[in-house]
Amino acid sequence: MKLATWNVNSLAVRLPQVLDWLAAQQPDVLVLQETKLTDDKFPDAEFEGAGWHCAWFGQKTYNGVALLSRSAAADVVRNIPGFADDQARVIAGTVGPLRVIGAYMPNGQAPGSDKFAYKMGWLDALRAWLAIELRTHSQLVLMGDFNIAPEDRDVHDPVAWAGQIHCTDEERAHFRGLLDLGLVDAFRLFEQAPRTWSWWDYRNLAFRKNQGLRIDHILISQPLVSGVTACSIDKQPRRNERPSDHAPVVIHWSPGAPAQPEASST
DNA sequence: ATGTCACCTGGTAGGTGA
Repeated sequence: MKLATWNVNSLAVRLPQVLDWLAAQQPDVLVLQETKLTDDKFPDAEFEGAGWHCAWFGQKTYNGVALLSRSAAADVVRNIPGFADDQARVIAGTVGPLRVIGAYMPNGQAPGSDKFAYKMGWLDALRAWLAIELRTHSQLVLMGDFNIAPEDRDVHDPVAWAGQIHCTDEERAHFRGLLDLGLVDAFRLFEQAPRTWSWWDYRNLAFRKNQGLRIDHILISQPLVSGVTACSIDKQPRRNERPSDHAPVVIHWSPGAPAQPEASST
């Protein structure tokens, strides 16, 4: 199976690019963030016409998430159960053997701000919910825009970004808290080119200068690790005309081959 | 260079969020 996550920064603007990317890449699952569409405006007909099942959860102007899949998702959940949130940030569903959670985690704006406090509370709630989800879904994928650069090697200029939003110790502790649940950063299972990012600011010619952050992630539960054959960031859509500021992250996974009968020697 | 983009309200711009 091939799964991917992409913050599209307005699906109204990026729909043609998403349809093109789906057609070219043929993933089994794609989760989207920042659709910025109310539910009545979601372009489900366009996706379904191209052969994709959709589940979506949006709001006006900001946020908004979606789960696209070749086979329909079951047991769809919108936002974190039991966590009162007026922002549309999570969509989860079961696709084949996998529990898939797509998330648009809060940006946090700046340390010390109200939005930063919201981000911390949101991440607490996410972790508590994931602990419960993992009890019933051993094969789980959490992917999306985390708005956290986990380590200095995920930052183009760690000195300039030290203590800044996406790079604070508090945010990084939350990221490690997710790993402590038994989740694994799939990107780091493989050797990667240095200075590989998933987001580049629109300003300052950041993409041309490759000044970015790795803040979009795919975390997988332990039982999936042995079946992962690749995880990469697809920079190509960032080269489009009118691109999103984020690039998709892609993972390939297949269930382990059944154990072979032991060949008898002697 | 606070240098871009998307969306809103209420406009032929300014504010917010990222």
